[in-house]
Amino acid sequence: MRIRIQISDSEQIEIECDEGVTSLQLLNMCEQCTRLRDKALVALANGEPIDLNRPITGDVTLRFIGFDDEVGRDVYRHTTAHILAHAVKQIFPEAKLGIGPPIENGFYYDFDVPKPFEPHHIEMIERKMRELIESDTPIERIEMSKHEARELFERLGERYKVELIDEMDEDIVSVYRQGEFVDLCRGPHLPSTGWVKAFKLLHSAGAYWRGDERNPMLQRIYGTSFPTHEQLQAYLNQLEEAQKRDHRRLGRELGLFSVEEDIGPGLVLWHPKGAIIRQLIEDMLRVELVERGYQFVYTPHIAKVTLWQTSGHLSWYRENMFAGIEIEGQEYLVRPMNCPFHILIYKSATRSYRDLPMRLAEMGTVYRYERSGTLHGLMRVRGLTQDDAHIFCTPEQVGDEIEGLIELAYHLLGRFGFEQFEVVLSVRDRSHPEKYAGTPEVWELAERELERVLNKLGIEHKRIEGEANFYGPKIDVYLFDAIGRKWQCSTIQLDFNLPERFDLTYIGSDGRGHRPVMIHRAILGSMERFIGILIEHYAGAFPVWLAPIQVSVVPVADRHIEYASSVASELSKHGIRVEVISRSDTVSAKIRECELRKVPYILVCGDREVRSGSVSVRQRGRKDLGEISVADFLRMLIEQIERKNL
RNA sequence: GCUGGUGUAGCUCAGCGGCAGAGCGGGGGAUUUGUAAUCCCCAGGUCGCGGGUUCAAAUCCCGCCGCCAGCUCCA
Repeated sequence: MRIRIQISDSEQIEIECDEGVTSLQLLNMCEQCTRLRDKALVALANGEPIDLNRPITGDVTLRFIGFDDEVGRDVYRHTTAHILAHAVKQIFPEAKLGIGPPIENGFYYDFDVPKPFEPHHIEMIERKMRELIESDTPIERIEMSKHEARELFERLGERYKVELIDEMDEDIVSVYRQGEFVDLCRGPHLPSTGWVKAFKLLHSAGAYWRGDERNPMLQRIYGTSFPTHEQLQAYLNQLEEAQKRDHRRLGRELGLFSVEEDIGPGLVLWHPKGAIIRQLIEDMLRVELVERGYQFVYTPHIAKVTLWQTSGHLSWYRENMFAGIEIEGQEYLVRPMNCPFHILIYKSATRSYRDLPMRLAEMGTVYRYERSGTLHGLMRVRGLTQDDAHIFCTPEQVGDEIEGLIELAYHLLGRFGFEQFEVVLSVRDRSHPEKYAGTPEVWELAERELERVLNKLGIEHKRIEGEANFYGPKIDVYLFDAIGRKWQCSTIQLDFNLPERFDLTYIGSDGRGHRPVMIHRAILGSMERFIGILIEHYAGAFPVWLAPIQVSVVPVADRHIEYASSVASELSKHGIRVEVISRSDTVSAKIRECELRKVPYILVCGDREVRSGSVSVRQRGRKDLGEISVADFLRMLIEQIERKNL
């Protein structure tokens, strides 16, 4: 039997060996593999991941995968999840196993237990896991017929596993065993429990079996694992860092916004400092959009029930709408979307092809009933303002419009320092044409155009079949923040349904009526979520153009307050948001306060500065940058603000 | 919405059947300070809301509301 081993991208070796040899043995046998040996967690046999201790039965090309690869990480954590389940079964033999997959930064395992886990249980389980790891129990793959596996798990009383087996198509299934613990599992796994070097259980919470709330609730334990304690610690530190950036905490500390019990969950109060940030962003947006041919409109927040019947929202969005209000025998509903209003503006006159594309924009405040458990600070609310717009255009114009929109999204998000994106194109499920509004021809054209534009712009994207809205395909843009977390942001959605329902037309060059295509789009998404993301992205330290207070002037002693005030009023005359810290305290204390409030510039004024008409500049998070004249500082500051420097 | 946790001063939290506390923040005073906390004094509470148990409830029980984590969903 001949085995080729890919040592690196450019280096390959071939060895002749007996059937039944394992990848692990090969690693130990050949000298060239020394470098691979330390990091290998799993082998890829002709691209298929297999256990290192699984016997190889035919000619094959092997690659070895470590923790630096997603596949390797998944195997490592999947095995940790099995160790978790093993420990839980030892402590709670009556626990029934759910599923236990690896996830983005760790793993979880679901258990059906009579009582939810408590913190001291989690510690007990961790201790037991450590024992299992120390025992270095071999992990063994066993293949058996579906029937045998069913009997095995039936006997063990593992009803969830039996349910999974019953739904499998394969005749042969695999089971992994470590000591007395067995689990239905596709694998692969590490060769033995001792391979797991550093892990931590993070928390537990309820989760429905298969994510369906009609099913019983299982108890899920989350954890993570790494090859070294240092890596684990680094990850834990990162979690802590994320917590420090929590926009709910920073929003309160910096006085940006609040959500009050007396008003209602998910309804945001923008305090003066948060409102300034929002206003500056909206102002920028207005300028950019007007430059690109958008026209701003204002529309009401409620409309008669009949409008929502015509738009169809009543039949497909009702569960997200607030209950109606009755006025003079007419029922009005609070709007969950702005589109019908913009449509009626479009419809208010006969439109010619010369009017298209028509781009109507609005900072549109909408209200959506979101289930209470889903609300989260600014990220998920019930009252939100979208940077919404609706573009009415001919089918032929769709491509150009989409191109403009994607460029706009990259441009605008880039101004806030977002550079890494993930783009998802959602198209229809071709096997169920009856689920969709609009003709197959117009879908075909639109999907082709979206794909073409993305390729033209060289934008890497995922294409997901069947994820389109019933009314049209869409492009969603996700962004990654400063610490690598992914957020949904821009959405660009084609709509073939509403133009139909509202019977929208334009007069073409042929003098006849035609149906326009409508594009719904939001670039920042909603002001609430976007600013929530920004708070976390900047960790509350907004760039100077957005900072609610741009400059704090710190007098060294009380006798310098007058000079400090004159500096402040000079800056203020030029539109700078400035404050004087006039309370009598040490310079250090005053500086500390400014730093905690994340003010970008601190100007210290004492005898020296008064004498020379200057200020000593301290930039946020850095030390003293030295003395500079007020005029020079102002010039530099204004330039930074105008350029919207980050 | 569901499961679990949780709710005490503006914030972070202690108190867990027997007089409502601390630190920070706030106000006042002293100090006059040179780059992340000067000192002293003071005010601040329907212990989330409603009901119950008890001689006595922040504390125990029940219901409701909010918040947190997760499931589900999404701008």
